[in-house]
Amino acid sequence: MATTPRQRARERTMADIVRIGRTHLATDGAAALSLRAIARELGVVSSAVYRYVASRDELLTLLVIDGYDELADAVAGATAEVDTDDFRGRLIAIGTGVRAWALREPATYALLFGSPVPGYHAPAERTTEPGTRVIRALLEVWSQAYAAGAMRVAEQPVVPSSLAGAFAGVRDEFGVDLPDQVLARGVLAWAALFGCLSFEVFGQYGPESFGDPAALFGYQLELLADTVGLAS
Amino acid sequence: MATTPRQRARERTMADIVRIGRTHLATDGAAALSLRAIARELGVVSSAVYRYVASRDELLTLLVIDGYDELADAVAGATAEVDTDDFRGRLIAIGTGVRAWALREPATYALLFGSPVPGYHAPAERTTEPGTRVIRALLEVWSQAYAAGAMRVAEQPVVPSSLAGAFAGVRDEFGVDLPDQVLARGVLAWAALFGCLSFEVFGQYGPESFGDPAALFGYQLELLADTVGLAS
DNA sequence: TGTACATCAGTGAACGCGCGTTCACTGATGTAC
DNA sequence: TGTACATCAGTGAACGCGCGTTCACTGATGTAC
Repeated sequence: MATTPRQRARERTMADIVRIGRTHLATDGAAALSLRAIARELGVVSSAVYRYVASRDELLTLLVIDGYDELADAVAGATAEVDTDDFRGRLIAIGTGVRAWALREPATYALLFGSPVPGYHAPAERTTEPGTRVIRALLEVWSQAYAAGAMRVAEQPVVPSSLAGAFAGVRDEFGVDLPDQVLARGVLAWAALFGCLSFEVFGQYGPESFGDPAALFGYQLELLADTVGLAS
Repeated sequence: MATTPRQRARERTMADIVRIGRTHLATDGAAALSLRAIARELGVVSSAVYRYVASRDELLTLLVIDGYDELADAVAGATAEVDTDDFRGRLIAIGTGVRAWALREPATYALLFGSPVPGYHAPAERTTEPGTRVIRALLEVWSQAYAAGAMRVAEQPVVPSSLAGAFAGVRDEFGVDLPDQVLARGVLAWAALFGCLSFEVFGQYGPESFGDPAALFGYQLELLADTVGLAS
């Protein structure tokens, strides 16, 4: 594959734009993300960035995709060292992997999991795939654990029948074979995981926070592993 | 207390400013909240709002306080009709009350529980009291349930000892007498509750969402009540 | 009850700054023959 | 290998818009005597 200097320069500039965009996200937030400011930092006149990015919204989309991919890569890296049979360990590795990334990249975390950016709508056809990689990883652990008989299936509380259709859709879309009872608990664990992280990253635990946030989060992950039914 | 027409006009204008600010929050987000736009809508020259509000940050603080108070009032209203002895019912009423308010006021919900507003720091001495009213209500239910012997205290998973100091601080600050095991599970329930709501309000469950979000949330509350140890 | 003075809501102009996006253009790089 | 043409990165000016905040001011409202 012959790449010309021009092509390589373009790729480098493109990566620079995303990188600079990320730092601006951290200092000013998504709503204040500005193509002019990026151009300035890139050392280029403001109109020049339009050679690379069609609009401000397009840049946001690039940052969203980049963020989801980086998060999912971090999660994949964190789980790689865990025994495939250690389902609980894999779940906890996913959780701590998400947390490590979120604390490293709080601004991107806020872009992905915080308040929606007013006036911006992520194009589903480009963001859904990277955006589902974490829940996909969770579902994989759960379905393998279930298949291996390492998952307790609780009958209480009863899963509302009005959710049956949605869960059938999940089984279909993600190719997993989990009963509604597990999926329903899985949805809670998923939302709760990010709830704990949002509280920590956004400072919702209060100004003093908790003395040892890593330990608190570890404890929370154990509880969530219990809730979802993973044997310890 | 003699109120002059001028005083009453001031109060009305003040309330108008907060009300208009709220609608702008909904359409443009906190980062784009603008005193000039509010002045315009108030039918007044832009500098006039400085008679009421010292700065943009001050307006944000007013909106934060107003939001916390409205949320807490909604929660108080939702729990008022539940039997004092029905601890689980009270927990569920708090949860559904928060949810109803969050869905009614998603923009204010985002201001309080979403990404922090870049460059803005809420003054703790004014926002802490209203901001802790919901967790206070939860703690009240749990401590009354515990005192009534209606709370299961689980020994597993073991609460990390590094959190003992923080939990002692909670007991002290909120005047509750709950063991660490209950407090630790309570913190998860608290964070998970808002995690579920953020996922729903911010559309994180994906474009199709779940067919019956109210039923999903009700199920999640049951799980959280179990997790925290409330008898059913 | 009437008057003098103090308070304060609102005006209008100004300062200095930022933004997204378009457009005609220059000049370097890449490609087809 | 050399030349003619096409591609494309970056320029600079412009359009039209928004913002927060300050300041000297007018005129109505409130208060003390």
